[in-house]
Amino acid sequence: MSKCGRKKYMRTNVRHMTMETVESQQDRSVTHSVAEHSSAHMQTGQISVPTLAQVATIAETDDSAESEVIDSHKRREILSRRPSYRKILNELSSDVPGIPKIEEEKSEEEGTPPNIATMAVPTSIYQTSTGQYIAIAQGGAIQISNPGSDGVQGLQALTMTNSGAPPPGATIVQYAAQSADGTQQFFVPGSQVVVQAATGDMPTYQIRAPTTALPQGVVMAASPGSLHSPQQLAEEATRKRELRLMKNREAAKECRRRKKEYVKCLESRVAVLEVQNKKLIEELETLKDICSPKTD
DNA sequence: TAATACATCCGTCAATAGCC
DNA sequence: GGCTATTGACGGATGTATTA
Repeated sequence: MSKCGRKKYMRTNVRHMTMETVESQQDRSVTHSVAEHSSAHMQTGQISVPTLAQVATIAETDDSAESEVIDSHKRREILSRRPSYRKILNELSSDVPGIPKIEEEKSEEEGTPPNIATMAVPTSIYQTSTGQYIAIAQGGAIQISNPGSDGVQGLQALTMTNSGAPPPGATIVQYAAQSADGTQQFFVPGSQVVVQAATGDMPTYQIRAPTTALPQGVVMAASPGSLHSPQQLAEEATRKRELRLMKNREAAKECRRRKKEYVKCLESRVAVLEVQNKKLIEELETLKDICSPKTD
């Protein structure tokens, strides 16, 4: 059995005990309850946060208590959805100063997708089969970003050259790649289709007319309104799906980032409240000592 | 040292919230 | 009501720690 296959087998068996599931349980029951708990008990200064082990115990207890035949719908009813982390955190921050708010719109460091956050109003964003993003702004400006790089470092501006003898109806675009021989060509006959050509180490992209035969693994974009044939409709559906997946991929990343931030804020809040609680207890003890009648 | 257990990240799907 | 954003759930991939 291969390593991968073995892991697959194990995953299915230990699924409910992994950290991710604990995290999920924490999302649904504990983290949620911490949020409610902290806001409900903040006035008293008492707060308790279950450990991960406790969370796992809670999850196990719940599983054993409930019948195994609980279907997903019923579970979803029980685990009703709560507002977004942003909303919860902002509500918390409005109650207590010192808790940072999650920004509605991310500044330069966070955008969706991150590497093309600073580009000038792209009309279309595509992702190639290698994961790179290609954005076509109004006017035909093209920008490419590599998913692995941070911020805008992966952003590479293209410059129109119109040099040589381009194919009929096409404009050759070039951009200066990192390596000396990394020049890539882009054919832009109206920004209809972006094609990643089959290559070796260095990927190439083409933007072709929608009627051009496309190689495999192409993320294509056809202008809406000009779709008639079933093939074009299928291609449009594929394109929409790719776009939806890309957006959801970025949304999931952003959601996880917010979730981490949310949990961090709750943890820091717990720490602050614990210190406050300790101080209050000490103060109470001091007052007791002062006020208690002395016995000689 | 291989096998196993655990932790973490990621992509995707689906349900739901919320806006227009 | 339709559309988009958000997020829980699931499973795969991979890295690290532990154990026999």
